[in-house]
Amino acid sequence: MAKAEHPSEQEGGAIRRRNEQAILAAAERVFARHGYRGASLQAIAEEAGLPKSNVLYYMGSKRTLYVRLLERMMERWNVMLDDISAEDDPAEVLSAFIRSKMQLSRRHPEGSRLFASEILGGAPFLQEYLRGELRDWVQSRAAVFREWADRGLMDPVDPVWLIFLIWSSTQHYADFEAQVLGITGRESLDDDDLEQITAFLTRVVIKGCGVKHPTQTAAARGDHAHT
Amino acid sequence: MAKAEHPSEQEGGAIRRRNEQAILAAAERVFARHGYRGASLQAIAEEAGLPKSNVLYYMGSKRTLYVRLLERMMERWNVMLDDISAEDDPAEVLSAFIRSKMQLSRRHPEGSRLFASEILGGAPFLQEYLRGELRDWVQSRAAVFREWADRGLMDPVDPVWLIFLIWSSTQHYADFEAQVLGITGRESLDDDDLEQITAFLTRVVIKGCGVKHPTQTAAARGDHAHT
DNA sequence: CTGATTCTTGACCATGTGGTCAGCTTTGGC
DNA sequence: GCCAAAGCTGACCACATGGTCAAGAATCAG
Repeated sequence: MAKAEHPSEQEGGAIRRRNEQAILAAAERVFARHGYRGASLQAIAEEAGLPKSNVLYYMGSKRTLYVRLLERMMERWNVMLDDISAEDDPAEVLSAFIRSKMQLSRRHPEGSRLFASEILGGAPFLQEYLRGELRDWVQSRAAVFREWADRGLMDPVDPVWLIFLIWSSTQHYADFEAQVLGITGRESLDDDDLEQITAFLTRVVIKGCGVKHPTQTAAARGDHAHT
Repeated sequence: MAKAEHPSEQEGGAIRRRNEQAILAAAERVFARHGYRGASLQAIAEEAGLPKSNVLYYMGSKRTLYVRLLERMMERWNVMLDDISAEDDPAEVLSAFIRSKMQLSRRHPEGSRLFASEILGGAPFLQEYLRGELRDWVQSRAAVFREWADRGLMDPVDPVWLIFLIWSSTQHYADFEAQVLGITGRESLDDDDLEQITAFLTRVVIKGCGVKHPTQTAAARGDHAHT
């Protein structure tokens, strides 16, 4: 019977789940390194320690494998900064924003690079997402930032450029890792480095945008933001 | 006899120069879009309007073509901010730094993306450059920044993180152009947008790092612009 | 044990890959 | 006009590519 040919859900036996995980992890690395075109199923299969046919058996095609990886990355992305309002403390929200983006870069560097590679190539698979879901996400955050500016809690900077600033400066440490390591002469960045960078970026953004602590202007209300 | 087989210098007739230019321009676009592995000589040849054999005739191999493009990009890069000293005005230098990087992104978006793609893939061709020439460049600028901090002209931020911040936030508008356009809903960014972004980044960096105008402490020189 | 379902994989295919080469045409200095 | 040098390019090569398939192996519910 024509059941689901390539489930791609988390259904399926333990074998399927294990192999799919191995393939996804391997593919993320290879796609991140060589891009969609440049990655070969052969390389992915070797990275996963499986024959090429087995990769096709589980994933159906190169295309669907790639799309699955992108979707997984979008899910990770969407967790971030999901509920903020103009009532929150701008300094805390921006700080949490920078920190969570920084941790995303740290925890999923390959996913981050995969995403970067997709955008670099003109986002052929993500046009819709960018112009839809992500755009709405940005606009709604931008509205909050604008409200803060109106209330005098921060300088009237363009919120979209600010979001791009935070994205780019944090993602840099995943996407340009090779450059960062080459220039700093390190083998890798440890948690301490990351903490330092996070602090630096937070400081520059908050000070640079003239963010004020609401307790200084409004009544001391016990509200705080969390992400 | 065995003269230079593939000159790659600017010697050679008008025909050679014209065709090489066409090939380099085409290759830059294709490599930027698909990465080294993902780009095909066939695609490059079509983009240049020449038969594949002709591309090989001029460039010798895919590898040397790619390396030539990287070298060309490095030359463009090296022009920037070449002579600064601790005696200069930090605000002016940082402002000029941001502006020139922004213009590099604007004038050579494909070259910028080519570079990004190379780094993303682990910088297989640029390891030496990163750990040598570029590292020295960064260290020498960092020394100047540190001197400024010591003189109280700016906050004691880590100069290397600051340079990365400027690189990433400016390069973003070339590398992630597809994302920027998707989210802003534009077809392209015009000079006015770029000027706005430059002003925003300059303001955030200078204010965020607590940069002081030396005219406040040193002689009063009347030059500078708006925000 | 049995039978169905899932898993595994080498052989195979059409197409695309980077690169070579021989032979042709065009160019440019004399 | 001559002719060597430069330019041009289709045919060709060995190999890699994404994908198919059929036939066998392992798993598992009954």
